[in-house]
Amino acid sequence: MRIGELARRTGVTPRALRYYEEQGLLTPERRPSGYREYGERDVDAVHGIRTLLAAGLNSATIAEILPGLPLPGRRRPGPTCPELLNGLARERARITRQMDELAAARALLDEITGAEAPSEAIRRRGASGAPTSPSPQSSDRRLVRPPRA
Amino acid sequence: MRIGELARRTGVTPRALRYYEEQGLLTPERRPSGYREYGERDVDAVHGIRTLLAAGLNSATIAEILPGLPLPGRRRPGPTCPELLNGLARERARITRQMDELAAARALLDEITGAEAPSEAIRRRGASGAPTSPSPQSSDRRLVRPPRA
DNA sequence: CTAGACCTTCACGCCGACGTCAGGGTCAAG
DNA sequence: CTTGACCCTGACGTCGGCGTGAAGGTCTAG
Repeated sequence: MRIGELARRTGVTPRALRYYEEQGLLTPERRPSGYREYGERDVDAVHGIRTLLAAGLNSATIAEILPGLPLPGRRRPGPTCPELLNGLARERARITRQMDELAAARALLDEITGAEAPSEAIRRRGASGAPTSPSPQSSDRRLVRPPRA
Repeated sequence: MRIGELARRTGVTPRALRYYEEQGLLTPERRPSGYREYGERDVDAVHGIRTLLAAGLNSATIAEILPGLPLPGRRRPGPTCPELLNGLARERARITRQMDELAAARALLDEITGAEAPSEAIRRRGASGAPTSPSPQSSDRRLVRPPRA
């Protein structure tokens, strides 16, 4: 398909798609006329790109991990590069921190609007320090903890 | 206290603190010399500002809701302005969406690195569409739903 | 009195993911 | 052939939360 169709099917502007190519995130074929020709897999790829961009990863980082992205249900190609995995772990940690910050901000908004958290939330905050929210427990539900960076 | 001390106590640069004032987020007193003089409450205010900024609210929005922020444990001054509450509800929704996006991105990273979610996660993803993750349940644990915007 | 730490107000720089022209090809339908 | 929808490659603009000087007052210890 050409860029316009991919744009419609992904909800991303053609400009953005060209930008992704410029950044090495997509590498469409070219027709003799110079027109870009995209495949079906690019639809999934674009969705993945948008997801990661929305999470705050920059295009350079995404470019590194995209080769493992297509994910049409195939086996993991293996532990990829070791230092890459390290970087991914940091990104993951970053995302988790960001989720916690968002949760804190949301709780703050709820406090302002008077809409307290689920039922048991008549608690006061200490003058300063930890928010003392109802079990502020990290948003990371994962069991296996990453190696101490 | 002067700007330097507030900066040290909050971990925010003096430049940022001046910027906050410029944006109407802080309104410190002034000494005859022109030096800014901050109060204790400004420490909490700055923390609140940083929390909200980190959640993606812009300074203009924060400026609107900050009057209700100091939160030294005092009673809610009331439902504030009605259209303001509406805006806050939208911000809250935005934050919740952002949390969901982060969760999706994190799951994607886990998929790439091979680290699947808690135990039961040998599921495949459909060719396209919903991620079919283990109960992707919205990050919003609140009981009372906001009015249908 | 003087050094030096701290403060003041401009005012330009930055970054990243695009938006938005400008100027010009491609291509299928009529 | 012409129209109109689509595509191409530059290349500059944007936006927000500051960073980073520059040029100059303030204040306190010695």
